[in-house]
Amino acid sequence: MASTSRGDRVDLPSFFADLVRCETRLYNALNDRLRERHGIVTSQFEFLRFLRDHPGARVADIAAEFAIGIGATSKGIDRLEKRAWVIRQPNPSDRRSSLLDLTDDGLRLVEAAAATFTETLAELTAGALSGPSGQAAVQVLSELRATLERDQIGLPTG
Amino acid sequence: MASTSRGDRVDLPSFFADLVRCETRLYNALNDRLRERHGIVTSQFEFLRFLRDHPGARVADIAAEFAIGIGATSKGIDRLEKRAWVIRQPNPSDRRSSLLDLTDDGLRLVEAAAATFTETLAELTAGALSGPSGQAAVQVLSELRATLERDQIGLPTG
DNA sequence: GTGACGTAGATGCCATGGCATATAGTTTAT
DNA sequence: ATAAACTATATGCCATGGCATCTACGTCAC
Repeated sequence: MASTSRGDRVDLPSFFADLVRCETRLYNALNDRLRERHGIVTSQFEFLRFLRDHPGARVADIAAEFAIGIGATSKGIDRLEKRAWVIRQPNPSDRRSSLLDLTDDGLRLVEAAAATFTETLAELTAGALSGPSGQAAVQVLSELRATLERDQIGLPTG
Repeated sequence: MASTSRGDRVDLPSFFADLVRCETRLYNALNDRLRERHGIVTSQFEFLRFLRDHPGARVADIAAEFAIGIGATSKGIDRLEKRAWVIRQPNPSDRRSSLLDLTDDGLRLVEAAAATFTETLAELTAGALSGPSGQAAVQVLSELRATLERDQIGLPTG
C-alpha cells in the first residue's frame, strides 16, 4: 500500500536554511559568552568536552566525531596543548599516534565552561524545545545525525 | 497555573551537538555535490538564491540574513562578481551602497544548482522528515530561528 | 551651508579549516 | 628479514570569515 499519510510535505531547502541559521546564531552567541567568561570558543569547548568524555582518544577520533579534517584537528589540539589544557601521551600500542587527555586545568575549565554552556543554551532556546513538538524535533535531529554518521555522509578528505 | 506537562526534559547540550553535526555533514555533502556539478559551494549557492529572491538587495541585507559579517559578505560578493554571476548596480538613493543583482548567467546557474541542491538534500535526509515528527521538527526549527532573529542573537560585529 | 556625527561597505590583518604532502611507524607478502 | 603497501598525524599552502579600520557619503543641528 502506499499512501494514507504520505506526509512528505516538507520544504527541504527551507528546513536546511533554518537549520543553518539556528546553528550559526547559536554558535556565535555561545562563542561570545564562552570567550568572555572562559577565554575559549565553542569549538574548543566541544573538543575539551569530548576529551573529558573519551579520555585517551586519538586525533582521528575527534576528527570523526566532528566531521572535520585530521589536519585541522591536529592544529586544534596543538592550541589546547599550548595552553596546557590537554596533553598528548605516547600511545604504547602505536607510536604514530598519541593518546589525548585533559590536564587538571583542562578538566576544571571544561566543568566551568559546561555550566556556562548549558545555561546560555537554555537562555537562547528559551522554551522552544519544551513542548511535545520540541521533543519530537530533538528526536528527529538525533536520528538524522545517526543516519548521516552511519552512511559516512559529509566527511572532509583530510 | 503551571504544570500539567512541564515536558522540558530536553538535554540541551545533546540537542546542540546533534544540530551542529547535522549541519556540518549536510553542508559538507552539499558542498561536494555543488562543487562537482556547478563549480560553487553551498555558501555561494545561498548567496545566489538570496539574490534571486531579493533582487536589488544590498550587502548589509545579505549579512543580516546569514548572520555573518559585512566584510565577509563584501568579499563573497566580490568573488561572485568576478565570475560574472552578480553585478553591483549603483544605488541611486545612497551612493555609499550598491544594489546587487544576478546576471543572466547567475540566474541560470542558481536555477540549475537549486535542482541539484534540493535533490541532494532529499537523498541525504531520506525520510527523516516525512512523518509527523518530521513536520514538528521542521516547525520547531523555524520558530527557533524566528526567535533568534527577532532577538538579534548571534550577530557578528563586523 | 557647514561641521559633528552616523552609516555602508571596502580592505587589511589574523585565526582557522580544507586539502596536499611529508614523515614516521605498522602491517603484509614473500 | 625485508620491501611494498598502508596508516596516523604533523605541516604547509591556500581560501574564507571575524574584526578593526578607512573612506566616501549621508543626516542633522544650528
